[in-house]
Amino acid sequence: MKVSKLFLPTLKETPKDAVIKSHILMLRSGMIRKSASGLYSYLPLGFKVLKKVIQIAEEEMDKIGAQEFLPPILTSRELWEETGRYSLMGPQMWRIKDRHQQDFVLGPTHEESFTDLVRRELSSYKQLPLIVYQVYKKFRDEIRPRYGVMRGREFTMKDAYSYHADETDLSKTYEDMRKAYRQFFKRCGLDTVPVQADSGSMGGKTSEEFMVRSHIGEDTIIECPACGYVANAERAECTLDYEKKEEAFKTLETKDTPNIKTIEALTAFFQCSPKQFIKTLIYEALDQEKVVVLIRGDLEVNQVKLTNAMMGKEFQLAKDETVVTLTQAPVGFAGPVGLKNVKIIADESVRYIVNGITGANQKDQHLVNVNFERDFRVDEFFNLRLTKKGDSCPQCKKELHSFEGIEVGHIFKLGYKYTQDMKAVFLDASGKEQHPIMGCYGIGIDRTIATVIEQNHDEDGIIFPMSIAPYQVSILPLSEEAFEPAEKLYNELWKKGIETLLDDRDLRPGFKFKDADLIGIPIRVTLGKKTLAEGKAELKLRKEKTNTLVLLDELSEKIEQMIKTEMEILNS
RNA sequence: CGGGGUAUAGCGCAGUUUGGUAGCGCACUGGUUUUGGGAACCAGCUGUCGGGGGUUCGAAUCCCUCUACCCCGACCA
Repeated sequence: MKVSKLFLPTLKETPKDAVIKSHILMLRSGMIRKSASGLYSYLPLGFKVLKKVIQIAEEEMDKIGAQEFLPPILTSRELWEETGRYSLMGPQMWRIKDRHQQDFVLGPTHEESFTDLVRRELSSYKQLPLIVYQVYKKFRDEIRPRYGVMRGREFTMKDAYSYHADETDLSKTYEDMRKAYRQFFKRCGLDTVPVQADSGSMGGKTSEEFMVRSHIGEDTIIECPACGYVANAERAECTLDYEKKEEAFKTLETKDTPNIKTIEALTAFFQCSPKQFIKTLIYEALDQEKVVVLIRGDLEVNQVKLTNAMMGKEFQLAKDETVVTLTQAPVGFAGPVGLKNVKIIADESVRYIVNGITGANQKDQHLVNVNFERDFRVDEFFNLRLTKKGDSCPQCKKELHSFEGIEVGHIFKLGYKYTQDMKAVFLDASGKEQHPIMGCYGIGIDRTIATVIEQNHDEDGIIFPMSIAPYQVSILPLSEEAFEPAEKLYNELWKKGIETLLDDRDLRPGFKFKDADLIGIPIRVTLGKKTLAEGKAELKLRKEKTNTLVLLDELSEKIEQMIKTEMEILNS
């Protein structure tokens, strides 16, 4: 491709909407442009990268026997109702109506779609295992899209689903996937950390996330440097070392706490530890169901554990009006004592609080010496505590650390949820009807690209790994006499199948250098007056500072060798 | 959804306090000179000042309203 003909709107200045490096660089290099919040168009350069990443994903999937499908983007409401997810899923599910007022969903994930497809054709164990996948758009109306394609509302995902006659077979595919994923990320030039995670509303058990360490990561990963325990904070456990104080129950009293609402302010007011407080949180689901959650004042509720405790139903903190209606008091004064007509659940920590402090369900008042059973009821106890840095390791009891990470891939053992709910069956060897057991496996394609850029850039721009670079070579003729040898090299390289850019624009050298660095093509060939006089050109890797002078005749072979070497490192 | 902010040329911004009919840099078009790290000069083009309503002789500027986008939070009780 000749740059003069390429739609490549590079930007010299940083667009004001972008905050993180990958977003800034993807905009500046002309890879993407924004259409609306969380919605992006890929321009030719970006699309080339996207296609390369997809290609690698497809190769790795095909290698382990997965087969690619292309289902529709729209899915009917009925499908989602079969598994209960039409009501279980929160507002992130994009719901639309057709002209007949029929409800449809722009798929946020495709367990139902594929299981529906599979159950129609599945009859015998001889058809199993079956591994299916697609690389296509997903729609999630995110609460807050941000960071460019890192968290968009419409994005490309490689999602695979597997169906098995038994759990042993599922485990085998799960292992294959785990290896395929490592290989995929390696080939894209990413170092990933495998992390135990929670499968949330997907409804599974075993799962593993592929995380990339990054400060802009939206996930917190808990790790134990002592014994190697690693888990997503959403799933991480910690040693529960609650002890009940040997203290007699004191008389329940009401205290005036004018305008003192937060745990922090209350701690200062009462001159006691935050552990003395029974924090009372009111949650509400999409269908208005409410639940009151109690937890010790110094702890936080793990949203995923809460979802699991509520049988997979998603709850969010209730709106202020809801809190006011339920507690008859402004926000900040909620407590479990005297609450009626609502389910109350509590974290295990609450059992051990003696003579605790909590809101009085009246403006500017708190209750002291509150005790479980004597003063309030709890319908059910769960472990709802969010594990944090500083808690003790569930395995070795040493102190836990944490780091931020970007989730680029996720594999799950799903179990029977979807095949049971959707009545997918096959006949086993003994002629008995059975549900297949399922696995599901996702890779965020856009996010993978953003993460690669996040980890591979310098002050001048992107440094693409050879495997996913939009072009492998960029030729920069800097003077009049350089154009002819440049074009010759350009043709030679294309003959070898090497994707090459020729910057044939009538621009000053500095401009060409800046653009080449910005878009991050791995190999740069510079043809200038001085070196040309010696019959040589300058060869440089984007990721390295130094360059070498190479005879014109040897260029194409040298370049071919360089690409081979780079690709071998990524593929090994 | 709560809080904060922004909206003026393709991009980045000034102008809004104090109302007087829109500007700077980059980009773009033509020309001359340049040519190894985003050139210089000359001459140009480019705007429903986010939308609607109001006040006023007159609104980018003041008032009301709507919308879009960004940031923080939404695990505060």
